[in-house]
Amino acid sequence: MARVGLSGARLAQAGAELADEVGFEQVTVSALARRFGVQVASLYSHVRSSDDLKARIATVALTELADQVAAALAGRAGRDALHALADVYRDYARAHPGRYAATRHTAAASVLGEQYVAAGRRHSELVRAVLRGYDLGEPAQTDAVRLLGSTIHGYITLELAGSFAHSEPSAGDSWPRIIDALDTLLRSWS
Amino acid sequence: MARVGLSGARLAQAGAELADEVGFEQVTVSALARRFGVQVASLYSHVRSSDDLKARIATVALTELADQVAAALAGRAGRDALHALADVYRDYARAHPGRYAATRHTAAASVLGEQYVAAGRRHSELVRAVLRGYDLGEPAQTDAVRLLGSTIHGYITLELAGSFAHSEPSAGDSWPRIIDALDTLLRSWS
DNA sequence: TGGAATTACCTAAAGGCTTTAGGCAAATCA
DNA sequence: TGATTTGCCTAAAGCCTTTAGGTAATTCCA
Repeated sequence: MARVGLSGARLAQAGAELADEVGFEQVTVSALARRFGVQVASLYSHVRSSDDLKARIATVALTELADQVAAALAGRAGRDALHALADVYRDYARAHPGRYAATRHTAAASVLGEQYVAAGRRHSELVRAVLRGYDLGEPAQTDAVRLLGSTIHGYITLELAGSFAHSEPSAGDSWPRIIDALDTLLRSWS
Repeated sequence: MARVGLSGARLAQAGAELADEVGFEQVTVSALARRFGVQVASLYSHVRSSDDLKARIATVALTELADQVAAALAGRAGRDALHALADVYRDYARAHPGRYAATRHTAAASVLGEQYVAAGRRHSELVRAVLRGYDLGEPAQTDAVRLLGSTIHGYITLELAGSFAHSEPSAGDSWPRIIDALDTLLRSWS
């Protein structure tokens, strides 16, 4: 019986690819086993449960996305940084819809590891770093974090769901104008 | 064999209630049959498939929500209308998380009926009605529809997921300030 | 009003996903 | 090279979906 070389990390990685192909919700332990040409039960040595697998995929995605945000933000500030931040999220979601969906997968905290929490914290910090380019005290800064997160995530979700598909202007045209509007808003936040 | 009085409409209604109790993703034909004290197969006379059931629940929720928005908007304009619109969405999502999730459930267009499409159109029109209180041409108005939809939906999603739970200020305090910020933004949209 | 037609719900069964238990063989290590 | 660990396997139970075909309750209407 040839060994394929399964491991928690490889399963999470392959699971992320599978999610992009068939959708995060359609990722199953069975489908992943099929992809490795292996019996389903074999995966349970590396993954505690289906939820555990999904949590691992979420962690892979959230971490990868934080890396990309950090890279895009290097050397930028103000409006420039805001656009870079927003674009990374949107581009990532379009390139990797399954992984993006995974990042928004809220599982029972029990299966979410510390890596997941750490990646989540990195995202918060990166958004706050962008906001340093604007002059906000508290609680305005927290409000602004929530506004940015909501608008960016909301737009991406609706666009991915096809809500903007059948009308003019294209989703890609509205996007920079909306981010610019947020920039203006942050600049004059009372 | 006593008849329980099943029908497509009753199943959709009961399914909506079930969704609020256990979460939209956890709604299954089996669970619904159990709730009616009836064999699973019996439901398939009234509902084409599990996806069909979910689409019906989505339609119930989307329609109900449009009714509430329309009622709340009556006699209001400008900032007042914007807050009313936003609050109805948020309050509905908090009161009926399962139904709200259902409204965001994008199924294969094949199972989504015309009622669903009609309810979706009503929502668009209601948002545009609110925007009539601001002075926007095209494409600014469409951008604004997308901005409002994204921010409101994004905020609700993140709040429901618990993203705002463990920090100050409370999610309920940020909300009106964010909506006010959007009002300011719309007023001065370039 | 009583028989015919319709309709509501049932049993049976096949196929898929999850998860646990226990086993053999391949890799690793002394 | 023998002992141990570990990777993958078979088997099986439980739950969900969906289809096929049957029986009984209701409705229709002559």
